[in-house]
Amino acid sequence: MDTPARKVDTVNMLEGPSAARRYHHGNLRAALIDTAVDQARAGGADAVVLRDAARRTGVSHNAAYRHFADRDDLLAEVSERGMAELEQRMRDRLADLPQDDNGEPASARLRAVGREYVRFALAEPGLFTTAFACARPEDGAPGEGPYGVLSTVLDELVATGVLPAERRPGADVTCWAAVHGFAVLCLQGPLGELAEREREAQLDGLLERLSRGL
Amino acid sequence: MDTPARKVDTVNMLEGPSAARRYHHGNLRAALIDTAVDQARAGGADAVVLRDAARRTGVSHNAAYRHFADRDDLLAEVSERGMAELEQRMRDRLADLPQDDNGEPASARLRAVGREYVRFALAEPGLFTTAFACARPEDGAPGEGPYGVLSTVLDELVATGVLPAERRPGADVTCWAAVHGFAVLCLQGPLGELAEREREAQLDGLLERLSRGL
DNA sequence: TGTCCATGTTGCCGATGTCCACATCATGTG
DNA sequence: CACATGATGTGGACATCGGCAACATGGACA
Repeated sequence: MDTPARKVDTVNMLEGPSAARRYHHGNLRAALIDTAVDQARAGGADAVVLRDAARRTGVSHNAAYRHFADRDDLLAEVSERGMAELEQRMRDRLADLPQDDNGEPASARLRAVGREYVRFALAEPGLFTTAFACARPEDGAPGEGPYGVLSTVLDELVATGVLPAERRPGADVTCWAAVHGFAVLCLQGPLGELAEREREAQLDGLLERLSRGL
Repeated sequence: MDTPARKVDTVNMLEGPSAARRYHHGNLRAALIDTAVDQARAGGADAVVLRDAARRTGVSHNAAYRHFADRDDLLAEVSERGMAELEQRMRDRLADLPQDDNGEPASARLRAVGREYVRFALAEPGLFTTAFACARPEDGAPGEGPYGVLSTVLDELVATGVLPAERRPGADVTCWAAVHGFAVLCLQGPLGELAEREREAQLDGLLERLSRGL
């Protein structure tokens, strides 16, 4: 938000404490991640450049190495942010929908979550791809992240009797794969040239087949 | 822009070792692509490095610029090779299966194609990701490539009466998205840590749900 | 034979990731 | 209250890479 108005190189000298103290404590790490997220938004993982991030943050390169082991470490942080934002959007979308006990809203919620997943991928392609391309291996928390949201909705389907309990195992992976694949193919595959209308129709078809096959 | 009548475009690399003393005719372009494909196999698109490719091919860097506009151009060539190899594997797999007129083999062929798709992605992750990450926009030939193979099999399903004709439109996108998403999630998502046995089971479940929902 | 163009080479530039030595600042201990 | 100490930021240096430019060479064709 606040642009680094003083990009003077000789800040190390005695200066007004209000200006120079800014990045000298605490917030550099967060500021660098913010900048890196912006870079990822603009151009994907390849656009996340350590030196440029430091420059834009108003700090010398190498300052980043006090907070991140290397570039991959920063990328992993961006990935976590991306995942969190995706999850939040899905949760927000769910919060807009009624959660009754009958089956109809339950499957509507599943479709809405899937649609929101794709919508996020298309709205934030750089952040989306970075989120998945640079995820840390240990970030596979079972109930967390976008996967957790999907699992919750599928559990609702079982609770409302729409989905037989014996078919619940594996349903999450199938749903996730279908929706994720559609998003990826839209971003980098031949589905990228689809007009929005056609894309929406294809997504509708996918979601319908998906629920039918669950 | 102006391509002045390339004389020796095709390769004469099977000319014997005597002709391979110098790269002064014909095969440099193909040799560079070969090396780049090896790089992609080993480490994905990021591992495709122009200078290193030229070095390994026994040629100075910048020699590559006589055959490729820039790195992205080389990458696109690698992508085409990857797509071709994926398509070939799918076709080979299909050739092993009987193509009767009754429905059972038809859906078996669909499952086999999907399994082969994932198998290739897991066996050649670098080439697979490069194939999709660096595809040229104009390479969306409708009946060609892996997509064409899938379409053919789906047409068989219609011909054998397994799939109602009115449900044929869009079925290709759904199938492709599901299988592609599964592959991608295995490669870079949380599905990567699945044991092979579990992964196979999940893929079986996905294929089953997929056919059921078609 | 001699010219011309395709192909390959060396040189160079700017940018990047990463390591190293040094400067600075806050803090706690004598 | 001075001083050592660890955390944090700075500048310099190195290797590598993508890409442009000028130069060299060798074959094809007049």
